[in-house]
Amino acid sequence: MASQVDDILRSVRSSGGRATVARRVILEALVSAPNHLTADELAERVQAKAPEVHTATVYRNLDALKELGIVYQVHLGVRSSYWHLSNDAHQHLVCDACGLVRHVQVAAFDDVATVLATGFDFHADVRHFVVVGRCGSCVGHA
Amino acid sequence: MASQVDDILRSVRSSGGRATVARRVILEALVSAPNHLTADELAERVQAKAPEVHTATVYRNLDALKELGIVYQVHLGVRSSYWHLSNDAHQHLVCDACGLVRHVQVAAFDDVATVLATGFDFHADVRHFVVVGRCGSCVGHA
DNA sequence: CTGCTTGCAAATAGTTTGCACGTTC
DNA sequence: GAACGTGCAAACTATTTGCAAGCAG
Repeated sequence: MASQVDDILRSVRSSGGRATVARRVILEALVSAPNHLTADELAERVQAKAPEVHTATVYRNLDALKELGIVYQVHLGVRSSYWHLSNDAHQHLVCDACGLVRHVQVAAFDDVATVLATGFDFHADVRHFVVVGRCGSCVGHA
Repeated sequence: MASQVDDILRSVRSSGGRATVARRVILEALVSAPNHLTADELAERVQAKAPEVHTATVYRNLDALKELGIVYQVHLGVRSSYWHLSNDAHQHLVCDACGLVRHVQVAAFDDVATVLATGFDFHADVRHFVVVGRCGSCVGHA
């Protein structure tokens, strides 16, 4: 897993970035982390190893690594939400690039809900489906 | 649509709530709103009609109306996110009640992605699928 | 009159930014 | 020695909370 960090640092360098100490510590924490963590949790782990690394640096690094496609960000959405009246159920397509939110009704989501209920004992709220991706006009760009 | 507001106020009252001026204005703004808006946007619309209604009141009302099942909240998640290395793709089941996040691999999501791509020209990022609902142990409770 | 509601101000959480200095290539 | 990255502190955004006063039922 040290080599995994090295591999990543190599590709960071090859795209014009620097292999700094802070970045290495952050990557090490990331590679040895459980399957997911928040930026704050990551900062905590980083600071256990290298107290001088500031939380802002963690955020900046996550952002840079995201640009390079090395990490990805899952929005769990504790904050900033949309509100609807309860009488119309639909799904939301959110464009990652332009922020456009589109409402759709797709039957395939019901299949997913069924699979999750029977196979995983998880009872999805169909009204809350949010799908992140790229809309047609943004799919080309970075 | 005035009657829709009255209907809602009636059901608020029948569950021990009061039909206040602020609440009526908020509901009117909500009923005549476009398909979705943020709490802030709603507060703006409310304050255009009744400037003395405070933003905190809008938040408190949305929360109360959510408890009653009159409105629902879609987390679009601009803030508070989880970070992963890019090399494992999976979906996230988030329990609305206990906050538990579970990782799964469900083929049915690929079907959804295909439908969205062909039918809606929307290119979903399969790694970012987040499904909100109730896990098995929370599905009974309010 | 009882207690749900409100307005206000202040607190919070998570994240971002400006700036000057330090490091890496 | 340029460009990139960092530490620090301060700003920001969306939201929540404590409290005293205000209305609804």
